This record gives sequence, structure tokens and C-alpha cells, in this order.
Amino acid sequence: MPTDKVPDIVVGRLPLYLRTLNYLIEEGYEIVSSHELGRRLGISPAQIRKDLSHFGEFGKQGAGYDVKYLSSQLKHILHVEGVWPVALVGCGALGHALANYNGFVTKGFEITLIFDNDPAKIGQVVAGKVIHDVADMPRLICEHGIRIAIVAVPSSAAQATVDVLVRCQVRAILNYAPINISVPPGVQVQNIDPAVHLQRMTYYL
Amino acid sequence: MPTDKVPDIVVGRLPLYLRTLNYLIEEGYEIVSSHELGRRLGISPAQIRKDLSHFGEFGKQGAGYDVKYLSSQLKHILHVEGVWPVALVGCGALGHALANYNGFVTKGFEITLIFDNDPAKIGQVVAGKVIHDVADMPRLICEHGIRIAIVAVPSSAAQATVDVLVRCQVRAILNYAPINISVPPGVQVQNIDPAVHLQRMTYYL
DNA sequence: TCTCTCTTGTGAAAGCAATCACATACTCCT
DNA sequence: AGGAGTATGTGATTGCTTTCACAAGAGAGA
Repeated sequence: MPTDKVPDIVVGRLPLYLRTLNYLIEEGYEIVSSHELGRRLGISPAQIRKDLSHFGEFGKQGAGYDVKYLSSQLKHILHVEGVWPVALVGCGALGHALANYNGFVTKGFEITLIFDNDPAKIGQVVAGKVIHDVADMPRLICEHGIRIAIVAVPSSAAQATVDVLVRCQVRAILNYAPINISVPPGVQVQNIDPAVHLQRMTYYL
Repeated sequence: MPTDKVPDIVVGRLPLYLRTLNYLIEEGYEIVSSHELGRRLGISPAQIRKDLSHFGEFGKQGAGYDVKYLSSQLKHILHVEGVWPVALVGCGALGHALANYNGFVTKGFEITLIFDNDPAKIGQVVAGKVIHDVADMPRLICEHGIRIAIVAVPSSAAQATVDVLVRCQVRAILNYAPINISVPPGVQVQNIDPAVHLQRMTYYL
């Protein structure tokens, strides 16, 4: 039966399911079984069925899941049916790469505001967007009603940046700074630190 | 008592502990308690103590942990006492950013080989390193004894790239391509896909 | 129509991970 | 020197996640 209270670990797998389903659509699949989906993801079929069962019944017994239907349902569950405007703070090498990444839009995101604190960069155009002064962040983020931000500033500036974002009603932060940031309850944070990911693997080498 | 068989989820937290310990060193701390460490990481003190207990006894009752000592022990456990040479495959915007990222060396990694398949890029110098032809990957990676690679190629090329890397004895892969790659047992993979991280958060918005 | 095969959705069971709580031991202060 | 305060390391417990196993439903072919 549907939504009691879904474990976060389950929510974390849904985007992976969605990503794979969209590849299946491109490949022309119309129906997929939990077995095939699990094979592609390296996840057990039972886990996929159990995960989906938190949200409803999406499959047909004896057949499997309608790929397009399940994809659209997952987009609905994840609130990525439309396109979220996203603020990017920090426009160094990484910020540039993110601003030019063309994979966001089809996944439900678009970088609409870019900020930096370097006077030499402010006013420049990156990926069709003007780089704004971080000093204007509060005003612009409020005006645009931004709820999602990507932080790509140096570690030393990360916490202060996040504090400003939180005050501007940003409620989801993707943090590329290699430092632990703290946020009030109700604000989501995801961290990406390549060194942390690499060190996790070297343990096994 | 020490190493029975450590859960992967515990291994995954060690780099975070290490990262925070190194910040504590910079701040001049000499001793830290599990309570303080946990406060900074958003992790319970009990969990930190339990995690560390898998590897030995590093603290002093009544006092806490010697920050430098624990840091060095974690580096030892994670096999990042030295510097691993790393191959970077794919030198687009993201590859550039990674090549120029100066945070790797102090964490135990150095990008020593860069590859791309674009004839216009091959031979160019990025971050002091020549971009090599992917066709030369097998030879160069073997010659340098590389065990770790970062994949920053388009999704369509990711699996083929990984297959080559695995044949070259690469055993740890940090994958930035937004696709699930498959590898034989014994090869570590970590995935970084910003869209997946963002979608995980939009569920709660 | 009937049977065989396939696959879902889901309680129950098993397996893991996080927290609790306390014995032990170290430090600091008087 | 001794007592109060503090923090570790760890068995026991609680809570969470994954896997198992099967009833029920759907389709295909005879």
C-alpha cells in the first residue's frame, strides 16, 4: 500500500531507477521486469519491487512494468515532472563545467542564476548566463523563488555561502566543497567530494 | 578488537572522519572527543567509536583522540599514506576542472595521465600534463602501473572505457558518466551524478 | 476454455547497522 | 593523594533493510 513514511535509502534509489528507465525508453523497450531492471542496476529484483511498493502498484503481474508509465510515475514521485530553476554559486573551473553541463534539463533542472565573488568574473557570460555578484544573491534568489542551489565555492567560503542560501529559502543544496556544512532541519544537503569517493575505494586496494 | 570484516558502510565514513580530522589539525586542535567529532560530522559519538573499534583502539579514556595520531592511523587504514597515481579519461569541461583541482594531492592522489579521443585535444597541455590519445591508454596505464582511474567521458563511451581500464589492471574507478557501468568482482566503482543527487532531494521539496 | 508460464506485490524471516548503557580508565583540581 | 568529572570501548538491544517465498493475477498457446 502507498506512502506511510518512506525510508531515505529508498528515496535515494529512485533516481537510479528513473535514469535506467529513461535509457530503456531510448533503447525502445516498452515493458521491463524487475529482474531486467535489477540486472542493469546491480540490485535485486525483490528490492526494486519492495521499493516501488512504498508508492503504489505500478506493474502488471506476468508482464512487468510499462517503461514509460513507470518513468512518468517516478518523475511525479520525485517532483521532477517540470524543470526546477537552480542557482550555481562559485564559477571557477568546476562551476564552469556545471554551468555548461547539458544533462540537467532533461533530468528536471536548469541553472538559471550564477554567482561569484571575483570582480573580474562578475558580468561575464557563461553558458548564456551572466555571472552575478554574490552580494546580490539574497535579492535575486528571492525574486526567482529559487529552492535549489549548487555550491562550488572554496571550503573556506562554503558555510557562509550556505547560511545565506538557507536564509533565502533555499531548501536543497548540492555541495561540492570538501567540508561538512551544517544546515537547519528541513534543508536537504548532498555532498560530492571526489577525494572522499576515491579514499573509500583505496581501502580495498 | 580489530579487523574481522569491516562493513562497507563503515569504510565509507572513514574518509569523512579523516577529512574532518585534517581540518582540526589546521585549527590547532591536538585532542578531540568522539562527541566533538560527531558534532562536526552530524554523526553520533557512539557510531564513531564503534566504527573506529573495528580497527583497533585509538583513543584515551577520559581524554579523547590525539588528532594527528588518529589522522595518520586512518590514512594507514585507507591506504592513502602515499600518493596514488591516477588516470583521467575524458578531458572536456569536467575533465579540465578535475585536472586543475588542487585538492587531490594532500588527500593521496595525483592525476598523472590524461586521455581524450578528440584529435584536436591530443597533445595539448592541461594542468602541466599532455593529453594522450585514448588509443595509447593500455600501454601507458600498464607502464605507469596505474590502479585508479577517473572516467569523465560521455555516457555512450563509458562502458567501453571502463572495459579497457579493467583490462589494464585498474581496480578503482570514479565514474562521472550518468550511467550504470558494470565491472567484474574485485573492481571498485563510485558514481557521481549531480542530477541523481539533486533528484534525491527534490523528493522532499 | 484450460493449462502453463511468468511476474508482481507483500507478509515473514533473516541479516545489518545504529544506539544504548556501563565498566573501565584517564585527567584535573583541590 | 584522592575524589569528581569525563571519555573510551563494547556487549546488549533496538531498529532498519534486504531477502525470501508464495498467493494471486495476466498472457499465450492449444
